[in-house]
Amino acid sequence: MSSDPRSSVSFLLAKVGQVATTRFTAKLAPYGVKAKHVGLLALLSGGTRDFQQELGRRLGVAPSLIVAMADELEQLGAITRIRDPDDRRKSTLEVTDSGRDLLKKCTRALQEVDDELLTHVSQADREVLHKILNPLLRSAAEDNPKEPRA
Amino acid sequence: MSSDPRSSVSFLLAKVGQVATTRFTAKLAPYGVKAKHVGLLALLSGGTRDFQQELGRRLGVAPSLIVAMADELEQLGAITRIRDPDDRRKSTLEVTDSGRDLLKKCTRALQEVDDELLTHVSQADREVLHKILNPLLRSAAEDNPKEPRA
DNA sequence: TATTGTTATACTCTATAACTATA
DNA sequence: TATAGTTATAGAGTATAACAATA
Repeated sequence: MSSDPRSSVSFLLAKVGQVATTRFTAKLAPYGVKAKHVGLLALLSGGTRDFQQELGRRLGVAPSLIVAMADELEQLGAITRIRDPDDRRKSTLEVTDSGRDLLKKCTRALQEVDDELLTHVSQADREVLHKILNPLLRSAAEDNPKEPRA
Repeated sequence: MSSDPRSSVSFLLAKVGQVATTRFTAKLAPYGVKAKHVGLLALLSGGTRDFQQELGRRLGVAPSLIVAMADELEQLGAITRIRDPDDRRKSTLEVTDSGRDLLKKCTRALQEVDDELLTHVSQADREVLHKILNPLLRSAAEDNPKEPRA
């Protein structure tokens, strides 16, 4: 029935999203990272030279969280902080070889989560999901600058 | 590229889910409730006679959270606690007229969120989303009893 | 002794605000 | 004085564990 709030698509999306989060948090645990770290690592791996403040803006999180994530990734040897010689207040984050390796492992782990979560979803439907959700996320980010735009 | 973890469907679902949550948390705020309250209210509104422990199991949350939600809904006048005369340890939660009215308002609010979030998604695609996500949530709950099954 | 609801406590997550170092 | 990164603090959210009433 359409009068049930639980039939709202966004309600459904929220619940499914929570399940997905729980699943890949568990799957990533052996590597000592959470989803947010993978998001940052993937962004950095694209060759970004943004400094930390800008990274925060792009990921839609507070600068202090970037610091925390960078600390953790640095401790894992996945990144190194590099001070800008021209302005020593700024620093960029560089992915190490070990970090690239970690990223690959996490990527495989996430693909496993996809396979497990979407067991009963056909390949065609997975592509449809992708085609719908990706632009949805982008348009949502445009509406509200606080949402991640990277 | 398929080697980007951010292209994982579950990664995408998690992010979209977070956006959806943020959106309708804001939309529901004027009514003094959050999404979880609406979920409980909708479940109760279906005529459930389950006592609190069982509600917790069905929603996949701790009993103490049921207590907190019941407290809040009771304060809003949306439900009343009814002690089971046969076993006074147990109690069921009954939706009041005011609660039914609140539920209707929340349902409308969620439909508004759908419309806003899915502005650029065609009606056909919305139905596809629904058809994919609903069974996905059910099968996920079967896999893992800790996930909501109601 | 076992179970229901409840309360107390602790933990996770993340943002805001205060601080430091550079500019 | 202003800005980047950092650290300290606080708030939301929820689970676990202790507790009281009832069985």
